[in-house]
Amino acid sequence: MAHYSEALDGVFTALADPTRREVVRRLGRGPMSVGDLARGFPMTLPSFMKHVRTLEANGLIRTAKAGRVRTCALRRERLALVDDWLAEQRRVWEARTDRLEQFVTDPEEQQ
Amino acid sequence: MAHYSEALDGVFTALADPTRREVVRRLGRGPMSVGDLARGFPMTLPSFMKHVRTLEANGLIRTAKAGRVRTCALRRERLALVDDWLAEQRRVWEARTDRLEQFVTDPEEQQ
DNA sequence: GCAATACTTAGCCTTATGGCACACTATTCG
DNA sequence: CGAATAGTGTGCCATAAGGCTAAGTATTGC
Repeated sequence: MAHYSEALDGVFTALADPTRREVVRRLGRGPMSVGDLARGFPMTLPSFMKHVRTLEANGLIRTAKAGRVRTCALRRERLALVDDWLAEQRRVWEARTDRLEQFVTDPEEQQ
Repeated sequence: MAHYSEALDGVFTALADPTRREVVRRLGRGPMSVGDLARGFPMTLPSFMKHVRTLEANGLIRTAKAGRVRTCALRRERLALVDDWLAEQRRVWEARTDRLEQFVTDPEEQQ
């Protein structure tokens, strides 16, 4: 378990949901209120808010309330964790002592 | 929901678990049998196999059985989906008509 | 061919996830 | 101040996730 990371768990979990990925996408264009963000998603506001909270809990966005409006903004630096993990992954497979890859998956086995 | 993608759902879900991320890491060094892979993880084989199946179902690895041994190999091209998503994300936020970001999260609001 | 090896299958359990309705609070607008 | 707006909080529900044990199957080594 040398490479365990709760942060990575959280980020990947947050991005595993299509609603949350779309929220991240929209916030890429700039901050937005919860209400505006929720527009277009086929779910109730309380349900939508759970996604917002999940994103916030996992550090992908930050939110702040001004008056009765809560505004959300993307935390781009958090997405870098994913980049970093991918980079390390590449490092691993580039480092391999190229044991020739004679492994094949032929259709011999389907179950 | 213009950007919905089941494939992306699957890949992120698969990577959200530390056991599965570690499996991907190990397979980065080359193919390995289920038994060898399982070594070192604090769980029973049936539980471990669920992770293997999840990774396979989501396209991150392919497996094939020869005799009584099932060998797993990484499908690197599948990880590219994550790269692509990140790239698109960057595209989005670079395209924004830089509405000045006067938004701040001050500690004014903590629930 | 019998035992050991390497999974597999099945069923069970607990917790987490994602959605809902309904009721409530806090702001802002007229 | 009273109504409309923008969230919030609570509780409920169904399904999925991740783990276990126990028992079964298929190969391989002696």
